[in-house]
Amino acid sequence: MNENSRKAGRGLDFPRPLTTVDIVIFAIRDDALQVLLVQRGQGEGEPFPGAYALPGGFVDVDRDRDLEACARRKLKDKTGVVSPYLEQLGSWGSATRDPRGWSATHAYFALLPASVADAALAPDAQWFPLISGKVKPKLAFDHGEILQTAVQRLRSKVEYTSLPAYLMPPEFTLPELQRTFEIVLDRPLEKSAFRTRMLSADLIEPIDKMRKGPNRPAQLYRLKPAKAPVYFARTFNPPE
Amino acid sequence: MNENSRKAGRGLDFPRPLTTVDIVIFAIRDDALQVLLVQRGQGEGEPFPGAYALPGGFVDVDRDRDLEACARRKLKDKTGVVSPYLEQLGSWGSATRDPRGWSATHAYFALLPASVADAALAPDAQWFPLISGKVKPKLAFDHGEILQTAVQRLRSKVEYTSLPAYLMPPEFTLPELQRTFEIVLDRPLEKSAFRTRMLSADLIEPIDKMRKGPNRPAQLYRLKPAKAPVYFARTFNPPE
DNA sequence: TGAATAGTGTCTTTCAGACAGTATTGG
DNA sequence: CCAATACTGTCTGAAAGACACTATTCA
Repeated sequence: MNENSRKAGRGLDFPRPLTTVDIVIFAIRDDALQVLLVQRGQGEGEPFPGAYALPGGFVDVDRDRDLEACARRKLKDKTGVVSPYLEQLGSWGSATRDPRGWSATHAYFALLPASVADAALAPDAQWFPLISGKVKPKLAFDHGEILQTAVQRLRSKVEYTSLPAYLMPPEFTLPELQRTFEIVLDRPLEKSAFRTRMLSADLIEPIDKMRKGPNRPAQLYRLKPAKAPVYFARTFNPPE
Repeated sequence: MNENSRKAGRGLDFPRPLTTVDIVIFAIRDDALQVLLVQRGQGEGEPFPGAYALPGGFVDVDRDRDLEACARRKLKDKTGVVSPYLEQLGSWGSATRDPRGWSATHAYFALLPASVADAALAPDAQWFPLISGKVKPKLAFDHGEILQTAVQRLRSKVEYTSLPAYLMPPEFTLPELQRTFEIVLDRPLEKSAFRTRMLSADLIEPIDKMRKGPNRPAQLYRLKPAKAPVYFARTFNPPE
């Protein structure tokens, strides 16, 4: 008799790990990639009191239909944003990551347009810029590791997808889009190759409007409606 | 007071989801991509009795230090294999995927070299070929969906990484490696481009041995020791 | 007019695609 | 020698890299 049938045999009354969902929420603010963190409470029995952590918390089996709904609920609680780009990042579970016992978290990452990043922020939430892939405060639990993974994932996907488009406001110019790519990748990109790639990707469309400035105005674009991220056949710079 | 501090306030005595780990185990057998399935028991209270499912089961908070250890334990139970390529695939959790209650599974996928795929198979485990990304029996739970995701992930990573190398026996020829890529991608690849890519990837090295046959012998290669998968700057065929 | 940024064109490089051609074995 | 498969070479094309050049605004 194997382990599972043994467990089934005595019903389901064996210990269960704690189940949580955490979200790494990115946005471009002040010309930098930033991530949203919340400060943990100081109450009795709270692990890592006062420390910063990724937004998240326990799955509520009565309110959450599934993991993604749980992630969206927490995202809305903290930011007011209803439907940004949301992707599952992975899961982290071990006996030791939470002092309260064996726990597993399902981590998501979200990309917010700059325009909505500050609209309805929860009072305990705060943006932190990423300096060379890290954030200043030491994070609670294994959230530092989760954040690292999220940054890596974002960076590597940006090499060959159009993900940063989801960080843009509804209307943007090509140079602005390029700047967003450069902020995420933390390296400069070649202008003409960038333009060629974006325009041939069938991802954005020009609108009948220009961005005025102290110099030549720039064509404004918008994301084509309901566009899934585009996958390019090559990365940007053959990473050495 | 938000939901989490409320929960913390009354301790940890709120209902917890069931937590499981499932593994999609791939190997090349009979010139096809195959996946390992187990038949579920018929005992009292067993969901999906007799149906085929991915190998997996509940996390055992006493035996499993973390999720990956749990996956490795189950992998070893079913195949005897100790350290194949193992990667996290994602997690699936909802109120309805398991009739026993709210449950979340952490899914992994593993690549087994053909040489060990049959060595120490559990009696309830069985290989099934993938026909255009699907397997014949209807799977228990949401395992059909998980399998689909695993096949997609494997295919898309094969476009720009060296993953199929982990499906090879210790010694193999370049044509054999190419055949493995072709089986996974389900399309033919160009010989010279394939060879150039593999040889310039610093991934494999020739050994002082040839594969004899009824025709010109082929150089045998082996994986360079402790090689992480290689990422290529381009995909194989610009996916139209 | 000049500064500044938007946008284009041109040349080079890299590497996959196509495919022909050579190499080396057994029968 | 022939069949069969291993392996190499050569040409082409697509897209990126580098970078110069033109365009359009405001001051």
